[in-house]
Amino acid sequence: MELAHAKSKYLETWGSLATHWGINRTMAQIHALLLVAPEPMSAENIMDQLQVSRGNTNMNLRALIEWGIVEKKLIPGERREFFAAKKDIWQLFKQIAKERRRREIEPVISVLDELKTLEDNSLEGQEFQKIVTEIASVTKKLNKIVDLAIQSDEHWLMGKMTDILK
Amino acid sequence: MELAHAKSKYLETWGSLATHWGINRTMAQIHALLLVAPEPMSAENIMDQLQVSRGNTNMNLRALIEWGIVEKKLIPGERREFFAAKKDIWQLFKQIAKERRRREIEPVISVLDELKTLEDNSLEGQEFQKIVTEIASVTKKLNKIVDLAIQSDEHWLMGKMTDILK
DNA sequence: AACATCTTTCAATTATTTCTGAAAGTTCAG
DNA sequence: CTGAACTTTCAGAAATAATTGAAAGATGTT
Repeated sequence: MELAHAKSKYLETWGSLATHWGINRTMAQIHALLLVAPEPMSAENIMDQLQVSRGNTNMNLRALIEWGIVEKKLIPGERREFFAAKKDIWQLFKQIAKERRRREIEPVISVLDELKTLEDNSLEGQEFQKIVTEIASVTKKLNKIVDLAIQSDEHWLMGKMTDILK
Repeated sequence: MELAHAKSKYLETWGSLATHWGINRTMAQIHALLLVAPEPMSAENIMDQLQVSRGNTNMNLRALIEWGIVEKKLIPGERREFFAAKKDIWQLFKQIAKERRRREIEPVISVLDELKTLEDNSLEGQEFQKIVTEIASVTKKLNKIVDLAIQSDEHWLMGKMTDILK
């Protein structure tokens, strides 16, 4: 397989994975493109390679920067901006986990904790409260697991896992 | 807060979380509804409570059964079918992780492994190969972490985590 | 075999999300 | 200050995803 073909398969695969996880295709593809770019890229260049509009490119680049996984790079003597993805993959996954947790999981935990305070003695009310309490409890436990992973160095964590399984 | 209000807040929160994770609102809400239902529910009943069509209800119920997180319950003497969510929340998260991994992550790993075989000595080709290899490697490591969680009993895992952090 | 009850399917519709591109905004060199 | 080079915004258009509802398919009952 030659590079061009491999690259387009990679971009396509990544884009379609993203849509299954609530991320838009273009954002995923811009990020994927920057990940394998040996040099920072200009917006113009990204537009060309992915065949998307200037507006779309700009908006998604900003979103990627918001997520903390892409950086602006100023190149001396150049007027326009260049962009590069942070290339540490373990760090990348940790950053995504961190942000999704902050944006999506933590607000849900707040709501659940609020709902636990319900007072209602009907059968349905009791079942409701029981399940909500349990969802909150398990969610918090998963949160802890993610925490451990987020704070860990890759090698340390894998080592510990091997220990556990012995 | 009274039950009806709490329940609708719960359904709404859960539905909106789901859409951020690539799951449609109705599917999430049907599941959420069944989770807090003290008894199995009929399709009719679900339609009423969520105000969705028969077709939609049927399709999403089938999808939930496919995911292995909802079951058909036959009630003696009743002609129609009833549905109930499996209520073990830890098991629920494990099942979701298992299915998403099988459906979405594993195919991506296959593609990445295929792309690693690229032979191209250009700078771009080398960078491409390096990053793809690293993505594959980190993805597999995360896979192992998920594996550990999937195979674990909740209490055992939390105990081990506490040990690790000591 | 005709009917009643319940389930499934799927083409058409509706809702939601994403994308475009032109206009407005910014920055800076001359 | 002016204009060229670049970036941002956002209303409308296009693409995608979800939903409806009526018809067809099951399944049992009399």
